[in-house]
Order: sequence, then structure tokens, then C-alpha cells
Amino acid sequence: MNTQYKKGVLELLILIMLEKNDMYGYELVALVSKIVNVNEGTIYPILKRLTNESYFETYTKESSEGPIRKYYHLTASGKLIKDKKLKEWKEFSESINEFIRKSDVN
Amino acid sequence: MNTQYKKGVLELLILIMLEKNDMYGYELVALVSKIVNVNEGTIYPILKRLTNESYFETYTKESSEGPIRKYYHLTASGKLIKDKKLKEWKEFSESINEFIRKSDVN
DNA sequence: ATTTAGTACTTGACAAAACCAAGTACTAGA
DNA sequence: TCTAGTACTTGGTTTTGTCAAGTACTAAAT
Repeated sequence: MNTQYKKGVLELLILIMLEKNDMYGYELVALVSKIVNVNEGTIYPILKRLTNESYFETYTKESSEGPIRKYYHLTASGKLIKDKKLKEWKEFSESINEFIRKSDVN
Repeated sequence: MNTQYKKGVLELLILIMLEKNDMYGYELVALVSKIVNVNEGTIYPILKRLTNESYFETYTKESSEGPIRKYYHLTASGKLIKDKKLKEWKEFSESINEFIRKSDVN
């Protein structure tokens, strides 16, 4: 998969996923991987960055299957940024796809 | 516009544009700008890179309206890479958009 | 009891691609 | 002669993803 296409989109995927339920990092890695090929070393830094920018709040919970889990919860400003990024992505991908259609390439 | 979404896509746009006609850099800057906000310092390095990778051949032609123009011509391997990148983009954007649809966000 | 596999998170060095700003240089028209 | 428009180049910076390695916990197999 083209690495470059992912830039910025991974953030959006995570924001959308966290809108429904709080999740912990490892869980997000698994979910995001179903959509785009990605590894832990990519997701965790995004979670840290977006937490620093206060789009997420975190709390921990113990697990009976392994080490303690750190959960991420979308804040109000996180919801706003999600809306913004989603809109940007839609406009962007639509304008590219429209260009491709007009260019009549296949 | 979100800078990150452009990564990799600008190459694709240029490849598609050059499939139809040879063009010079400044012309490509103007055309690409109609689709995504972009500036010269972004386009010229892409042209140089793709020329080094022999996806383009170049030749120059004088102009009566300014300095000499460097034209870019898509090679056979350039066409192949265009096909490949186009396919990758379609698959990528479709999988993201499908996820968005399923997530029922708006 | 110890090893192994699966779960869970962190970090550091690196690479790719876009940005901005500035510089060079040519032509045409005021 | 100056200015605006055309045309290309380069250098430093930022952002974001990759890979690899490391830490550490639990449960099941040896």
C-alpha cells in the first residue's frame, strides 16, 4: 500500500472510531489495520499527539488478559476536529475523484 | 486545505495530466492548482524526482512570452506507474469512504 | 517451574513529501 | 528603464509514517 496516501487519514479514522466508544490503543491498532495496513509504531504516536492537543482524554483499566489498558475518550474539541477533518477529507477525495473521472482514465 | 491528504496524490495528478499532452512545469503548476491548492516549490521537485526515476523525459522549447520552457513527456514506464498509482488511489479512497459510510458519520 | 504466545504500550532513528521563501532570468509593455 | 508576468531552482523546515527494539503483564503448554 502507498504509504503516502495514509498521511492525515489515519487520524481521521481514529477520531471516527473513538466517537462511538472509548477504546484502548491495541484495540485501535487492530481495528485500523482492517482498513489500512498499519503497525503499532504508527498508531501510538498519533494517540499521544492528539491527547497532547486535548482531543482525547485518557484513563486506565486493568485487564485479565494482559497488562493494563489505556483508554482514549474523545473530548468536545475532539468532536469538532473530527467534523472538520471529515469535511476536508470528503472535499479532497471528491475533487480528486472528479478530476480522474473527467480525465477519463481507467 | 489539509496538507497531509495531498501526499502522494500530487504525483498521480501530474502523471494523469501528462498522459494526454506534454506540458511544461509552470503550466502544470497552474493546472494542479485548479484542483488542489499548491505552489511551485512543491511541483518542481516532483517533476525532478519523477524524471530521475525515468517516468518522464524532458526537452526544452523557447517561448515568445518569457524564458525557455522545459517540457515533460511521459515514458512507457511512466504510464505503468500511473496505472499502478491510480489503482492504489482508487482502492485506498474507496476503502476509506466505505468505512465512513459504514460508520454513519456526517 | 519455566518457556512461549498473546496482549499492551513506548521510544528512537529514519524517510518521504509537502511548505515557505528567496533567488535567477527572460519578455513585453508602460 | 521599470514593472509585471512568465519560468525554473534551491535550501531549510515541518509533519507524519516506518521499522526495530524494548518493557512488561497473563495464561497455557511443556
